[in-house]
Formats: sequence, structure tokens, C-alpha cells
Amino acid sequence: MNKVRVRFAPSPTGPLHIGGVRTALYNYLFAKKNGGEMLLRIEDTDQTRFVPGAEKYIIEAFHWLNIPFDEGVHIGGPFAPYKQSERKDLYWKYAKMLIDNGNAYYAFDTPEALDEMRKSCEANKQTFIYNSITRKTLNNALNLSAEEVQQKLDSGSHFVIRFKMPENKTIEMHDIIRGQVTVNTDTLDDKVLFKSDGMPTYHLANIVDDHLMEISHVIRGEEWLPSMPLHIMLYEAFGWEAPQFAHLPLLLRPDGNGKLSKRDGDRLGFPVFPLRWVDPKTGETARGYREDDYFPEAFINMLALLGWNDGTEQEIFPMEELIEKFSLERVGKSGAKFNVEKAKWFNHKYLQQKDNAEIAKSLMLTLHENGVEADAQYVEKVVAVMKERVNFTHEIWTECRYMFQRPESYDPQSVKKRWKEDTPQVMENIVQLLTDISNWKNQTVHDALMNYIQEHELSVGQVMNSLRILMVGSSSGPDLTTMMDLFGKEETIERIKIGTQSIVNL
RNA sequence: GGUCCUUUCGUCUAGCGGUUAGGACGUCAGGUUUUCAUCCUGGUAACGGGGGUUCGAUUCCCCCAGGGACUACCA
Repeated sequence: MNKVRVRFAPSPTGPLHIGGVRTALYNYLFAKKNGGEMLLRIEDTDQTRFVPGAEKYIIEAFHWLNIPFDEGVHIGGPFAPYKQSERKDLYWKYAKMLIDNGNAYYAFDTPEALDEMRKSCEANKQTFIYNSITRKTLNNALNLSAEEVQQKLDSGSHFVIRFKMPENKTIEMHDIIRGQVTVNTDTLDDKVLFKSDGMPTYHLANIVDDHLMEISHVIRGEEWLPSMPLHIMLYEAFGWEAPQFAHLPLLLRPDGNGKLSKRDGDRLGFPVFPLRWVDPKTGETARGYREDDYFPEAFINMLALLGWNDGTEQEIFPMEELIEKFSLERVGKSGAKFNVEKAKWFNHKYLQQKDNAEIAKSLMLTLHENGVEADAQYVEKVVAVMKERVNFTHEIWTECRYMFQRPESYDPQSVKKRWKEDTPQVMENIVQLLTDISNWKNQTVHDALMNYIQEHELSVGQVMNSLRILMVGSSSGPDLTTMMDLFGKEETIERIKIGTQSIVNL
């Protein structure tokens, strides 16, 4: 087998969505598994759809994901340039080559005329196909003399170049994921290869570049399956060896039907993009996994398992293991609905494995943004006790503010349930008791409280939960004396005093 | 409408002719905990329908139905 070379070839028409990320990921895994290379090529042959910032976004996304390319627009390489608009001059030669060998022809039909025909066919419940039958009656070189064609070209008439699809030919193709796929050429049309604006279409540019860049495997989304026959025919027309194809199943919407799309994220409350995206025209923003505080490793792990598994019951795979175990043969055939809960679960799993100091570092940023300055060592200790309780780093702040700030209010329900007539008196005694503790530690505080409770024949739950309300503001949170240990003696006593006063005043 | 792809618990999936159809997320119940969460244990829940082939089909074939993609001088 030739060297494995794959490509990821997005169009810079907007942010990369997670389906695209998964396609790139599978390309990457496949390449690395087989000791091959992966390149990033920008397919910007449609000038009208160009979105500024999209290319930068794509590169940044892969940087965040820690998926490196071996060659590409951003790093160059032996087959540069890697942007199709910069390769523009090259495609004409290949289009001409197909004309010369009879596999393509000039066509002069106007878009309006074709539109008209499509409409009238539709009205008659028929499908207009520009193919071996209809091409005989249309405005193209096949129906004109060489002189007429030359005259049109010389006079600067707008033209396109179309592929001359053979008549009634059965094409049998092989897809690594889907196996044998068979199509009859009569259902296909004479696709435009070269547009009147002087740019190639996707089909031409893609085939030419894949060939020139020595791509061995084309791994792409299933939306491209219908054009696989055209692409195979193109390789044949050029006399080139075609790469192997693998068409990945699509990522579907979690609720209803259809392909996962840009809008779904906001509606359903989860990002469909790796990074936050701000539309340069409208200013609209779309959430990103990075900004939602997912670990890139967790995000990748989740995505990898959406359509692939290694046949065992393992679900947590670090990147190295994904590379080691990945195979296209084990990629599923049917579309997968995206599930946010599972995504969160993956992040939870990765959070538990992470180093506390590292989490603390990131948490400090969140704290800082919220105007909280905390000691790094303290934050790390908080992380150690709190991380198992949350899915995301930032939740150690949003869900556990009491670890950094005194409660601002006291949950009425909890107070009603736990706060009794004699509680203020008990708290006053406890303040005294705690004040006398010289060796402030989880254990000593715990023992002191337990002794007090026993001596006064109080209920453990009653006392501890009242204290918890004063520490946290509600009936939740980690082990009480662990928390008190973290807070320190002074803060603990302050919280008891302040809280008791506030509740009494209610 | 046409073409192609696809179809196992609510979701992601294992299964590649003979299984009590397994796992994970979710959900429910119980346990652990001074609370909540985590965690642990257990339960719930699936082969779209109809024909074949076969001693035997979730598994192979055909038809239907559902779902998806494509059907542009967009990728």
C-alpha cells in the first residue's frame, strides 16, 4: 500500500461544526494509526460564500483540540499552496485536458434558462437532468460546430465546462464503510466542473488537488456519497488512480429530524461548534465547547465514540489509545443523534482524572473574572474536595460559591426544616466552643462538635445541618468539618455569627 | 418527485446463524452520607413490518415502511 495521506478540506464559509470536527478527527486517527500524514486544505472556490475569519477559526479550533496537521494552509508543505483560490491558475489546464480527451464540453446555457427548464419540469412532476438525453437539445458545444464554439469563446461569451457523463453505464464503487455502492450514470447529470467566473467547482478542484497532493484515502461526510460516482468517473477520465473512499455517517439533531445544524445549539442548549463564533456580519454569537468549559480531550473522546467503538465496553480513550485502536471498519453506517448528557458525563470523567493544580489554575481565571481573588493553595484544596461533585471546572465556582464567599442569603426551605427555636442559643455555644479550639483541623473540630452534641443530648443532624446552612446558605455541600477546616477558624466563626444574626432577623 | 445511504432499549452502541440480546448515558428504586452531589448495588427498557433462505434468523436475501443525504455556475 502507498503511503497513507489524508486531508481535511473545509470551506471557509463559517465556523466548523462538530460534524466537521469529527470528520477531521477520524482522518487524523486513521492517518496516525497507519503512520500516514494529514493535511489541511482550504476549499474556497466559491468567492460568494467566503466568510472572513472562518479560516482562522478553523485553525484555532484544531489548535485547541490538539489535532496537528502535517501540512496545510497555516504551515505550508511540499504541495503548497493549500488554498484553492491560490491554486486557481492550475485548474484550467485540467479542465482543458478533459475537453481535449472528450470527457467534458463547453456549455453556454444561462443560469436563467436552466432555472426555467427545472421549473417547468417540476411543474410536470419530472426531474430535469442535464445528461446524455437533454444535452442534445441544450446550448452547448456538442450541438455546435467547432467554428461556432470558437467564435463564442472568442467573443467572450460566458461559458462553463461540464463533465460528459457516459450514457447508461453502471458504476460499481467500493466504500470502506458502506461496501459496494452501485449507480447508473443515467441518474447523474453533467456536472459543471469549471464555472463562468473562471473558478473550478468543488468537484474539479477537489479531484485535481487530491491527486496532486497524493491523497490515498478520502474520508468525508455522507453528504458526499451521491457525488462519489462523479468523482470516480473524473479519476477515470484523467487516467488517474482513485483514492479509497470512506463516507462517514452524519451527526443528527438530538430531538427531531435532520442533520445537526447551526441553530440547533442555541435552541437545545448545547454548542454545535468547538469554539465560540461571532458572525462578522450580524454580530450574532454561537456557543463553543471551549467556552463552555469542556476539556478538549473529553470533547474528542465523546466525538470519537459517536459512530465508532473498539468492540469492547471501554468508553474512555485518551488520544494515543484512540489512534492505536481506530479503524474505519468499525465505524458505524447510520447517523447518530447527538446527546448532551453523555457529553457532560465525558467531561465529568476527565475532570476526575485531571491534576488538581491544573484545574485550580483554570478555576482561578474564572474566579478572577468574577472579582474573587483567592489563594492558589486554597483553591487547589477546594478543587480536591469539590471536583467529584461537578461536571465542569467553572461549576466549582457557579455551583459552589460558598467556598469563596459568605452566603448572601439563606434558603428559606432549609431554614424552615432545620432551624429551631433554640438554635441561636446552640450556635452561640458553638461559637464559644470553636473559639477555644487551638489546633484547628477537620478532626479536632469534628470531635469538639460531637462531644458538645453528646453532652447536651442534641441531635447530630439538627446541629450539623444548622451549621451547614450558616456555612453554605442551604442544605447542600461537602462534608461540614472538611469545609470548616478549609475556611479556617476565623471565617467559620464569622459565618456562624453573621448567619445566626441574619436568620434571627428574618 | 428522482437517486443513493440507513434501521438493536428514549439516546450512543455490542452482536458478524443457535446469546437469559451485553455495556454506557438517561430514568426509577435501594444503599453510603449529618445535607446535597458524587459513589455503589439493583431494576426499567430494543432487534420497524411482511415475505423468503435455513433444522434454526437480530444476524443472509427481497419487498414495504420510517429516517437521512443529495438533487446549484455551494461546498
